[in-house]
Amino acid sequence: MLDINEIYNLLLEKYGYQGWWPINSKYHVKDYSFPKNKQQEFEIIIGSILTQSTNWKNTEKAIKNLKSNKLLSPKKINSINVKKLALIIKSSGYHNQKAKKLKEFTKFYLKNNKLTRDKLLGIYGIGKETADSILLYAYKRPYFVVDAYTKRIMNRLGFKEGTYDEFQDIFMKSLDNDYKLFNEFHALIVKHGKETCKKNPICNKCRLNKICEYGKSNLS
DNA sequence: TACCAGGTCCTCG
DNA sequence: CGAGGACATGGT
Repeated sequence: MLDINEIYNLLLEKYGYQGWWPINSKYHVKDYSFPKNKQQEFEIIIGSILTQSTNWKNTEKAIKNLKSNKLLSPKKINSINVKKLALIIKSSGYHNQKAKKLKEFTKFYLKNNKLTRDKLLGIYGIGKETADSILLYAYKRPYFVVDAYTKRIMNRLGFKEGTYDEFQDIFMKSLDNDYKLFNEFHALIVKHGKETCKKNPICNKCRLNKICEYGKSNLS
């Protein structure tokens, strides 16, 4: 049986601390105090929606564009025309849908102080991964985020469970209930998925290859 | 040129 | 339920 904590330790050794979530285009290594205010909290939430199935660079452009148009605030997004909003976030891809998602979230955000997971999941455009990203990175709540990289990496390691909930359970039952750990671990998984455990993985450079089902059979 | 990126919704069987 | 398609830009 693979040890989830060992996976974390190996990834941390290889890649170091990641400093998620990026705010103002900057990472904050080993500083888990973000967000420090409502403005940063809102930026993380908007980013978590805009980055759905989209690379961070494109998301970042959209966020910068929102800022330069002075629109990165709940009231502004709530009042702007959805088509204008779509043009401003165009770089993030799926911009028509995402504009609608931003407005739906914002409408909810303006009249709700407590954002529970169930309430988030009831909002158009927010599924499990986005809800957990918001809870973890904007609210420092220990919900483990499962994304496409997580599923791919776990599958290769030998965990064949398939659903979001099943993967999340594996992490949350194995790890200390610590938002800082969840924050760093998820960021490391993304890093690993991008750089090493890619669609065409580079197993001979992988820190996990000795404990990986796929890696062991894929080394020359 | 073709493929992919820190998903979610909708429809259909 | 679960699979399959729609949604879309920018980088390699």
